[in-house]
Amino acid sequence: MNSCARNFQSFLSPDHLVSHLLSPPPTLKKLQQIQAQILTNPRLQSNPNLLSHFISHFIQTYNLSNSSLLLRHLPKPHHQPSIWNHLLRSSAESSPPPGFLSVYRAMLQENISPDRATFTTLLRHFSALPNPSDAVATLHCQIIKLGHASDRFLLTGLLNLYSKVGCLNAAEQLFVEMPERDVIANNAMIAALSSHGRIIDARRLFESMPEKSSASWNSMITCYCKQNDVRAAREIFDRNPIKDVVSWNAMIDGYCKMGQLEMAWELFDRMGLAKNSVTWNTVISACLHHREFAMALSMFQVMQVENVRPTEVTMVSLLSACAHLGALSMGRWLHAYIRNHRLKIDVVLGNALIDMYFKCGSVEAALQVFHGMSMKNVFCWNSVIAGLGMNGYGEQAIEIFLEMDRRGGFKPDGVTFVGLLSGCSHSGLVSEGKKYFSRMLGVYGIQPEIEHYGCMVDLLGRAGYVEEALNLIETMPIQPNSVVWGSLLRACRIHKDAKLSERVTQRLLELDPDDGANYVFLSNVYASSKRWDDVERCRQIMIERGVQKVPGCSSIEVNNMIHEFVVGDASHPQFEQINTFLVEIERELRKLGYSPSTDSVLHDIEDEEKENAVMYHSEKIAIAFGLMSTRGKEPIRVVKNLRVCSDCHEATKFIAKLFQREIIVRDRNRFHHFRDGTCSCKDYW
DNA sequence: TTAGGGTTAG
Repeated sequence: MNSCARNFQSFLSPDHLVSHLLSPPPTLKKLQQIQAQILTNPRLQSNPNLLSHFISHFIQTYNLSNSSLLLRHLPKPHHQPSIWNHLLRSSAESSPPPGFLSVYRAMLQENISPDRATFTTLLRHFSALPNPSDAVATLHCQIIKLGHASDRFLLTGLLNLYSKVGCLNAAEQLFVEMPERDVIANNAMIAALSSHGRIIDARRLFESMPEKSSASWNSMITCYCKQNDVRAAREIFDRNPIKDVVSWNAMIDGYCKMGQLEMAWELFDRMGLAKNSVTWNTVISACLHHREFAMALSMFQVMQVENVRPTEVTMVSLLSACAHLGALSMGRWLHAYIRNHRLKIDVVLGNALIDMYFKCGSVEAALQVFHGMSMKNVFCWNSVIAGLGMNGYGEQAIEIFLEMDRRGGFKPDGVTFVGLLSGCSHSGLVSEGKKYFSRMLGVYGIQPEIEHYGCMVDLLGRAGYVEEALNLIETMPIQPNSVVWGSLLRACRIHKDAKLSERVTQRLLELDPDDGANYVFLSNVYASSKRWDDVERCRQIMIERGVQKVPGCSSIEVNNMIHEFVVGDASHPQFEQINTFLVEIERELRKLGYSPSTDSVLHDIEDEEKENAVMYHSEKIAIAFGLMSTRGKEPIRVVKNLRVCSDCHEATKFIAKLFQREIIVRDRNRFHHFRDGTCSCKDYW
């Protein structure tokens, strides 16, 4: 026994080794030790569970695409198709797309003849391959060649796959040539036609079917819903004599997607059958799409009262609601639930966790989830890059981007660069931002879109290169939108370029006359040069056009309850105590050297009469409430719908020092982590 | 076979 193997003597059982291969992902050294163990122990070689886990990590670690290399380094499993099928399935599920092909090639090289189970696995995963349509045609030939030409199950699978990879013609031909077309094959063809928009043909096939299963009916409901024709869907639904839970769910989802929520709720209340998890997932996800995040979470409570088990899909939606609300403790609770109930953290659920933690300002937890995932996709990388950026870790965002690039296998896309460039912008990394912007097209072949130009204008303008930003806007090949002009305007304000401000604002008001924020911007420009008449004129225009300014609103989670504070709203039951406490805080802050900056009061056209308005900005109220209702060292976390004003920013730095508490504020665009008198944004925001 | 899920510039 060599020394590597000896280190692992205490872990000789296959289960122990498997647990070593699970989380966290094994280091190269550990993988080699386990490999040595397996190679010297025949008992381990016959354990399919261990081998499949080992092989999937092996493929990932060595980035294998070539089966001879795989075979040279691996123990020979028994020559049973079942073990190979196991390996194939686990590698398809745990490593990025082309990976499982190495196992398949190795299997063929070993003269193991693929069987029905092998093809079932391949059919399930071939759509994820690069150039899937060619790959599917090859697979089709192999299935025929190996004598499965009359296997209805495999042929229907092929039909679905052809449709999924965009080859509807091949799917139709296969359907016509099928020796016998049962209900399942007919249903598959309806789904294929429907997903390619061939509704009339789908309907014709449906009506011609001698025997219809409930899925036939349901396929037609889904088909019309996908076309946004809920009336036709409802007709089928009403005609359907064998309505099952799927019929109701499909119909409810159709109404939700069309925004006809009353109809959806009516069916939801009326459905006599037991609601299943999909029913709940459908309505929870509808809440999300209508930005009713708190409602999504309360639907979950009802779901639990009704004893319906949440699934991975439920968790993804709920985590997304937490991300929007900044509800960290609920998010943590969900994460614990996922662990305790052993829900499978796949790329989607993992990504939802990463996103939730970042959007709740919990950078370490987000990174921990990311590094613990055995399979990642471009969404996960993008979430990490954007998440680091919005939390002020621009350098780390670049590092992760470079790591993604080095590893290969994950091609950065447009979203990657939005995250990367905005991260550079938040951290003031001008030359890096310029570098990656130019590499987008030059190196990665990604055409910059309006969002990328937006990031660059923000990056340049905020750093003081206002002329260069303007020049970029004037020369960019896409029509600049209000966001782009808005970034420039903000830059003008920071760098006190009143003349350009006015010009930009006029442009902005033409583009987006209904956005109250633009008028506030303009008014701020005037106020900063003390042009009170113009400020007044601006207010008049707003009144005439009926434009409203969005009120500032901050929320904070205390004891699993979300408390919302809207500026000027005194309805919170503890409003009086909070006020008294705020006055006390201010007194203490002044002793530390803080003096309120009334800049933003002058700029606030609605509240300018109130001298003490800054003291009542919603984030200060939320922070005060957080301080009086919690003990200990846990950071105070506040989510604000607008950007933090400069006075609140200054005051919060002092508050963090005074109370020795970390205060994390998520504003409209980014995070501020206040610690001991400083902010992570380095006052650059 | 049919229903439900994730990242994106100010």
